[in-house]
Amino acid sequence: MTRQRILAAAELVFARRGLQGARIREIAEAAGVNAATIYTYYRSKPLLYEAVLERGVLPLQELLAKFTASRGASEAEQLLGATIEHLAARPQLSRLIYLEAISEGSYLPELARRWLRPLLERTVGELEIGSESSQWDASLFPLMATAFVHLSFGYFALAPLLREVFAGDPLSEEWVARQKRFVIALTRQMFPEMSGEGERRPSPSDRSD
Amino acid sequence: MTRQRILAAAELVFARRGLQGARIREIAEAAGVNAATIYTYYRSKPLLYEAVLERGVLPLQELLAKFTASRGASEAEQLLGATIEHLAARPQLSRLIYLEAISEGSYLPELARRWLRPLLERTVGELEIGSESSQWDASLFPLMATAFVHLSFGYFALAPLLREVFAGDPLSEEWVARQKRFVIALTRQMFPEMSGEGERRPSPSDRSD
Amino acid sequence: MTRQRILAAAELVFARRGLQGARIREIAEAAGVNAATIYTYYRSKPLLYEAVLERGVLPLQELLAKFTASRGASEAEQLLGATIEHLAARPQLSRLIYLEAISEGSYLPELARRWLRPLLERTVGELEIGSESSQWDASLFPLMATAFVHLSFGYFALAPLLREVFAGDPLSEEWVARQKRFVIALTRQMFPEMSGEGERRPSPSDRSD
Amino acid sequence: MTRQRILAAAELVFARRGLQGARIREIAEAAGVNAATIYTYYRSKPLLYEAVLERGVLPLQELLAKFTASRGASEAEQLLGATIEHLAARPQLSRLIYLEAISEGSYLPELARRWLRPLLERTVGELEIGSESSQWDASLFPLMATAFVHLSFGYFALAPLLREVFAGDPLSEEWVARQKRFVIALTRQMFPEMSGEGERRPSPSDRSD
DNA sequence: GATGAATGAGCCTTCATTCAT
DNA sequence: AATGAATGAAGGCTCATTCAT
Repeated sequence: MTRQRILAAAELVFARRGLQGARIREIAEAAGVNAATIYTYYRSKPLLYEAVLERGVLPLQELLAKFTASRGASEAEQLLGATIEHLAARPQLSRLIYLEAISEGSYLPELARRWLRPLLERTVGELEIGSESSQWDASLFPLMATAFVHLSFGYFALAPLLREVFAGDPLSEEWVARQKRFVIALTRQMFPEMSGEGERRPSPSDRSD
Repeated sequence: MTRQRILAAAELVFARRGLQGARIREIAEAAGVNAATIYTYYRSKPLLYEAVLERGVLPLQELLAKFTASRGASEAEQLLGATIEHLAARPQLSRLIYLEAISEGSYLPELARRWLRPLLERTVGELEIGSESSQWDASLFPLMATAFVHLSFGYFALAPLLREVFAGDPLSEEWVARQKRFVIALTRQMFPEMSGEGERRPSPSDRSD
Repeated sequence: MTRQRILAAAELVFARRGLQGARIREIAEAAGVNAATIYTYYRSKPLLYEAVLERGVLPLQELLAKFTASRGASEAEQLLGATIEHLAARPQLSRLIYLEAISEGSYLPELARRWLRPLLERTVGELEIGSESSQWDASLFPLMATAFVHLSFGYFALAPLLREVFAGDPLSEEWVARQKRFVIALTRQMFPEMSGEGERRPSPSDRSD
Repeated sequence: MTRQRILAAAELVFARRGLQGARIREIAEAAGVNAATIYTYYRSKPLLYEAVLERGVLPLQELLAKFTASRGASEAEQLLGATIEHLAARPQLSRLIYLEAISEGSYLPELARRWLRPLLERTVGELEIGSESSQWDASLFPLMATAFVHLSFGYFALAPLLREVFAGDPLSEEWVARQKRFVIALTRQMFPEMSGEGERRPSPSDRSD
C-alpha cells in the first residue's frame, strides 16, 4: 500500500521535474511518508524512477499486445482510441515519456525497444497492408506513425500549455473525446481505402456529445 | 562574445535537463568559462533560463509576424515549412518549449501569450477562411492547430527517441525535408479546397531528394 | 542536546565575528556536528543568530523582572551586582549585544524594546526617587543609566582588549569581583543620599578578597 | 585623493561589519570606485583594514602625547573632553576599536601597545598622584581608567542602540556636550581633591546649553 | 515497516583578487 | 590610475542517503 502511494507520488513529481529535478523529499511529502521510508522500497532515486517508468510502460505494452493478434480495417482506429483513453486516465504517463525522450535519459533505449518500436512496427505494418492502393509514399510511413504518437501522447504532454491558451481543461472528458474524434477522423481522411465497405464511413464532423 | 557562448551552452543544457535539473557548472563547462563568469552576465539561474527562452521565442514571434500580412491559399504551407526549417536550425528550441510546458514552468504564460496564442489565432483564422466549404467541424480547429505544433515542434522534441528507434538522424537534412513534405501533404489532404486551382496540386508522394 | 551544543557554539562564534562574519562551518566544527545538521534545527544563519540572541536576552529580561517589584535604597546595587555576576557567567553575551549595536543589526529594535529600554526606565525610575535631593541634573539620568550599561556589559565586551593590556584575566573571579566592587562604590559615590542610614556605608576600598 | 575616498569608505564599512564581514565591493561602491581600484592602493583587505585602523589610532596617540608633558589638576578633565570631542568628529573610530576588541582581531596587540596602555598609564599615573589622599583603593585604578574608556569610546560605539532607545541623536552636538559634561562631573565627583582650590568647582548640574 | 537525526557531497552564489587594456 | 572581465576559493544551503531506534 505504501509502495503504491510512493509510486503514485513519484510519478507525479517525476512527470513535472524529470529525474534530475525531482526531489526525494517532495515525493515523500506527496506520498505522505517520511523521506527515509522511500528507501525501504527503492534503493535509490534512479531505481525509483525506473520503477515508475516500468509501471507506466508495461500497460502500454499490454495494450499493444491486445491488438497484435487480430488485424483489420478498424483495428488502427481502435488502437488509437484505446491509447488515448488509456493516456487520459494516466495524465502523467505522456509527460514522463516525453521528458525521458527530451532529456535523453538512460531509460530511452528501453522505451524504444519495448514501446515505440513495437508500436511503429505494428502501425506501419498495419498501414502497409493497404500501401498498394495508398496515395502515400512508403518512406513517409515512419513519420506518419510518429505523428500518431504526437497526436496521442503529445496532446497530453502539452496539456499545461494548452490549458494556458484555451479556456477549458484539455484533460476533461469533453476535450479528450474531441481529441479522440479528431485523430480518428484524421486517420480516415488519410486512409480512405482502409475504411471497410460494410462500415459506414463517418464524416469527421460527427459529434458524439 | 562570452555572453553568446554562455547562452548557447545554457540552451544546450536547459534543453536537456530543464531549469531545475540543469547545473550551472555543466553550463559553464560547455561554454568554456568559469562558473562564476556566468554570474557576471546573469544574476541567477532562472534569469539565465529566461534569457535563453527569450532568445528562442523572439525569432518565432518574428517568423509569425512575417506571415500575418498576406493571406492566401499557400500561406499556411509556407508558414509550416518555414517553421520546420527554423526549428531544424535550432534543435534545442522545441525541447526547451516542450520541457517548459511539461514542467509547468513559470515562463509558460509568456510562452502562451507571445507564441502559441498568436500562432493558433493565425492558423485557425487562416483555416476558417475556408471553413464554409470545409468538411471539418469548427470545434476541431484548435485541435488541428495544436496538431501542427506537434508535427513541427514535437518532431524535434522527440528527436532523441526517434534516433533510438530509426536508423537515421531525425535532424539530418534528408529527414527534416521528408517531415516537411509529410506535414504539407497532410495539410493538403485535410484541406483540399484550400489548394488554389492555378497551383498544381502535388501528390504526397512527391520526392525532392 | 544537539540543539544546545549548536546554540553554545553559535554564541561563541557570533560573539567573535558577528552575524555576517560568522561561518556556519566554523560553528559546526565548534559544535562537533556536520554543517548540514545545523539546518535541521535552524533554517538559516540569521534565524540561528536570532535564537542565540533570544537565549541571551531572555534571562536578562527575567533578571530585570525580579527587581521590578521591590524598590529601595540598595535595590540598584543588587541589580548591578546580579547583572555583573550574570554576565561573568555568560562571557559572550555582552559581546553579542555590543556587536549587534555596533553593526546596527536588525535585532537592534528588539534589543532596545526588551532589554535596554526596561533597564533604563527601571534604573532611571529608581534614581529619580532621590532626584529631589540629588545633586545631578535630571537630563543626565539617561546618560548615567547608559554609563552603568558600559560599566557592566562594556567591561565584558572589552575583555579581550583588557586581557591584552593587563597581566590578568578580566573574566577571573578576582577581577570580576573587583569590577563589581568598583561599580557599586561608584554608585554610592554618586548617590550618597541613597545609602540608607541603618546600613553601614562601606568604603570603596573595602576588599572582599 | 582616491586613496582618501577609499579609506573613508572603508572606515565606514569596517566600523559596521568588521574585517570579516566587510565586503570589498561595498567599500568600493561607498568610495565611488571600481573594486579593482582598491587593489591599486592596498594589496589585500586586511592591509586596507590595518591602514584604516592606523589612520584612526595615530591621532589618538598624538592626542595623548599632547597631555603627557604638562600635568595638573585639570589635565585629566581636558584629556577627557578632548577625547570625546575627537571621537564625536570621527563617529566610526570607537566602533572600529570596539569591534576589533570584541573580535579579538590581530590588530589588538598594536591597539593595546600604542593606545590603551599609554592611555591607562597616563591616566592612572595622573590619578596616583593624588592617591594618598584618595578614598579609592589603588587596585581599582585600572578599572577606573577603563571606565573612562567606556564612558568616552563606548558611548559612541553604542550610539546605534541609544538612538533606538532615546528619541534624539547621540551624535548630535547637544547630546555629545551633555555626555562630556556628565563624564567630567563624574570625575570631579570621584576625585574632589583633584579640583584645585583656585578653580571654581562646577556643579554637575551646570548646563552650557 | 517507519522515522528523526545526521552527514558527505554537491549546488548556487558570492567574494577577494588578478590581469589585460 | 582605473576598470571590466574573469576566476579559484569559499560560503550558505540542499540533497540523497544512512542508521539507530
